Formats: sequence, C-alpha cells, structure tokens
Amino acid sequence: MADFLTKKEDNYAQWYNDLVIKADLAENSAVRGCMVIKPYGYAIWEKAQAELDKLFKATGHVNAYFPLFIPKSFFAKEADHVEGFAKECAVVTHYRLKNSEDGKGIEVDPDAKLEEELIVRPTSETIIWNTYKNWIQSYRDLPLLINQWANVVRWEMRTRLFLRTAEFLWQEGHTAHATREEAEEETKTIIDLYAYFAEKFMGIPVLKGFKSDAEKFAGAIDTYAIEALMQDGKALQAGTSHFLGQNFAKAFDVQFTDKSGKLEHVWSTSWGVSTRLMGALVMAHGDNNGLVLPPNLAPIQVVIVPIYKGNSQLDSISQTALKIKSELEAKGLSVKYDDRDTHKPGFKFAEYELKGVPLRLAIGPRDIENGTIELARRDTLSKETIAIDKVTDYAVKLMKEIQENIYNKSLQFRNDNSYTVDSWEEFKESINNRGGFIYAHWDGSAETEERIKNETKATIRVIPVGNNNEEGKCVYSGKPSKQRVVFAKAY
RNA sequence: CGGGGUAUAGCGCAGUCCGGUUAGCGCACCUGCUUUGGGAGCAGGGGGUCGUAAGUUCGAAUCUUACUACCCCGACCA
Repeated sequence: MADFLTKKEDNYAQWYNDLVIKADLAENSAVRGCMVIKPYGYAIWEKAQAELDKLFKATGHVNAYFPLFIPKSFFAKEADHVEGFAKECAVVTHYRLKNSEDGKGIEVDPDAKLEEELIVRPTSETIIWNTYKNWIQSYRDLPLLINQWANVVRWEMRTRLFLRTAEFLWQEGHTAHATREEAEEETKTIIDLYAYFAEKFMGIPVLKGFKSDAEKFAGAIDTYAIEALMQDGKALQAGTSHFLGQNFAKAFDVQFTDKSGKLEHVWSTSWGVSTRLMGALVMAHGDNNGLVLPPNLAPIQVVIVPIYKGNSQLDSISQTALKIKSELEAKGLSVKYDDRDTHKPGFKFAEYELKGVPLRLAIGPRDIENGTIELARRDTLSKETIAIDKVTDYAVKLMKEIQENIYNKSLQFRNDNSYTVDSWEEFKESINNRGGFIYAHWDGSAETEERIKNETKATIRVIPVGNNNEEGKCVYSGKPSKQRVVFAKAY
C-alpha cells in the first residue's frame, strides 16, 4: 500500500498536495506562488492541449500569439475589467539593472524607469482588442476566431499547485462577430466544447450554466461556466466562456461597416481553460494509491513490467514483452516497457499506480511457460490472467472500458452528492455536513447571494441553462424565484 | 495586509530550554555481494558556511538583537 501518501479520508488537502508532488506532476519553485510543472505533469497537459487544439480548429479557430506585457493605459479602458483585475497585477516599472554602489550585488537602475509601466497580462482582452481595431474594418473581416496558448500572471495571496498559482498556463480564445446572435452562439459553442472535452477526455461530468453577476468575468455581459464536483464535495470551475457584448469594442473603438454601409461596433467573446484542469483530474479520480488517469489523457496508457531472475530469463521475457509492445502501439496505444534492473517489480507496481497508468501488464517465467500474461486495471485495482495472444485486443477494449468506468464513477458520485433543498435550515446543514451540489431557489438578488456566501461559504456555481422553469420561493429570503440554481463550496 | 509558527545534508526531523570533544537519525544517493510474482537484505561509503548579519563568551546550532525567507490560519481570488 502507498502508506507514504496521506489518506484522502484523513486530510483531503494534504492528500492532494502529496499526490501532485509524489506523482511527479509539479512542485513549488524558488519563486513564491509559481510552480514547476514536471515532465510527467506536462505530458498530461500536452495531451489535453493537443485534444483541445484539435477541437478549436475543427470549429474554425486559428492560433496566434500576443505579448506578455500590456501598457497600463490599455488596461484602464474598460472600467469593470480594470476593477476586476487591478488587485492582482504584476507591474513592470524598469528595464535595467546595475551593479550596486557597495559592489555586493545588483539593483534596479533608477535611471531606467519606463515612461509607461507595463502590466504582466492577467488575461489579454485589452491588448487583443487594441490590435483587433486595426484588423477589422468590414463585415468581410468577420468573424475573427482566434485562440492563443499562453501563460498569465495573477498575483494570488495564497496558492496551491495547479489550483491557484501566481503564473499559470492556459488558452484564451478571443472572437469578434458582426451580430449579437453570432457572438452568443460562439459563447455557447465553446462552453459545449469544454463540456465535451471534460466528459469525453477527462472523464469528469460537468454542470453547464451561467454565472451570477457576482461571479462572472470582469467586463462580460454573460459568463457561462462548467463546474465539476471534486471528491471532497467542493466544486471546481473547470472552464469559462464569456459573452462580452460590445464592451471591449466600444472601449477600444473597434467598428466595422456592415452590408448596408452602416458603422457598427463588433460583438465579442472570450473563453479559456487552464492548467487548473490538472487539479480537477487529480481530485476527481485519484485514490489512496495515487493518480487515476483516464486513458484518453494518460501519457502512458499501458506499462509492461517483466518479472525475472537473471539475465537469460530477462532476455526471453523481453522478447515477448517487446512484441506485445509493438502490437499495442500498432493499435495506437502508448506503451512503456520498464525493464530497469535497478528496481524490483513490486516497486514498479506501486510507482505506476501512483502515476495513474490505466493498465499494467506483468510477464514472468510462469507466464512464458503457460502462454499467459497478467493484467492489472488501475481504475478498479483488479487483476486477471489471460492468454497472451488475446492481450492486444483485450487491452484496446479495456482502454474504452476504463475511460467509461472512470466517467461513470464520477457521475455516480456527483449524483449521490447532489441535493434538492427547500429550507434554509436544511441548506445550512447540507452545506456544512455533506458538501456537494445543492439545487435551491434563489430570488436573483446580489444581496441574498452575498448573505448566503457570508453565512455558509457557499456560492452560486451555475444558474443552469434551459428546461428548468420550476417556480418557487428563495431558500433564504422566501421571495419568488423563477428557477433553481446550483450552490456549492468552491475551490 | 492582520494572527501564529518554522528555518540544522536532496527530503523529513532530533539536538536549542540548561553554551563545552569530530553536529546526529530516517529516507534518498554511491560501491559491492545476495535478491527479483506487491515499495528487497547485508556490508561499506559520500554529502553540513546549523537561514543572513552583528553581538555576548575562553568557547555559540544552542544566549541577545536586527534582517530575510518559507509555512499555517483569516480577508481577496480561476
């Protein structure tokens, strides 16, 4: 057993921290609040990136890159936007260092002060809209569908690996459209795409919906989000898609001539997912033995471990193992054959469980003799021995099965931890004792939302979209409500 | 920013109260032999400006002062 990992039940937060570090995903760096993403963690991110990128391109988007630095004056142009981000911006004020007077080091050269200070981007709307202004003149230039993969900086007070760091990696899409309807459509297309990605690739079911005014993006008209439920009963926002109306177009004076010759401001959207998804992956599926990775995002889908005494045994086992490896690879699986002689099989078993490899194969002398091979599933921790000539097809089938099982398990968990609540007493008790998603009526006012937050720490995660027109009374104020919204404590 | 805490080998810690040979333990690391179907055993070995600076003292990891960094709890947030 992995008794060097804190148990999930004992201390969930500690379990998470341990796991991220011990599974080699990331570690804290010498820079406060900034993490180093290690090769194994980065490999998972790269797979996620590749899949998302395909989805973006399949929906007509292209990639580009905008600067890390944003002139301070750009930032001030959209009032809500500045207000939302002002408190967490890193600012570049100088462009040169010099040897200090006492000769003992270097210091900022006071003579090298920038004329205009630069903000390290916390998000890129302002620099992008300043640029789009020059790109858009006519309806013929629209829509403009651009994404960028980038790092951003938000100076957070308290940080946690992947979940909240001062610098993080993400993608941010920024689109411009001729009509409101088209921009709204784009916003929905993307949130659907995010939900599809979360469910199909990450194996995490998500709730889709609007954010309340208090929770939405600074500068947006509407924010859609996908919310996932972690195993400790807290919600995690996994992606957002914003309908920005004409806010940024007006702030940056981006106008186009429509077909009738009239000058109009463009309609826009922005949307993003970040390395925070890595945290979701850990917390949604991990167990006390370590990570559990969905096959669709696992850098190693199958690992083969030889069991042997002496070099001659290893040679004959390796022959078989390498043959299986290439057969599996021919079927499109990524396979690692771990023939390191410096570690014993037991060590390797534990290590690949810690790292969440979906399927482990073991071959020893007994198997060679019997024409068999041992399979161990990471998701169920079950083992079985099958005929060696059946292993390729079976492994391919298992990838699908494991992917589905992981998703279904998460879905089951979410269903078991979703509650419909109609009284304030029950609401408080539910939030405090069992966490999870709470479906309750809300009167729609910011005051009520704020009070609920102050009294319970629960926030409105999403206002579900569509077919939810059940009327009722606000769980807090008793005032009339048009539909239930989803409350939870959140990361 | 408020409140609390910590700083000794790559990591985790003991030693500090009550100053006194060569600063110690576990893990990790290196070498050798034996091992290999669930984190191997034995033997040997390497690694330290005790956070930084000043002070007290014959003598400081240990006492004093200042500084710095990090962690936890709050307020703020993807």
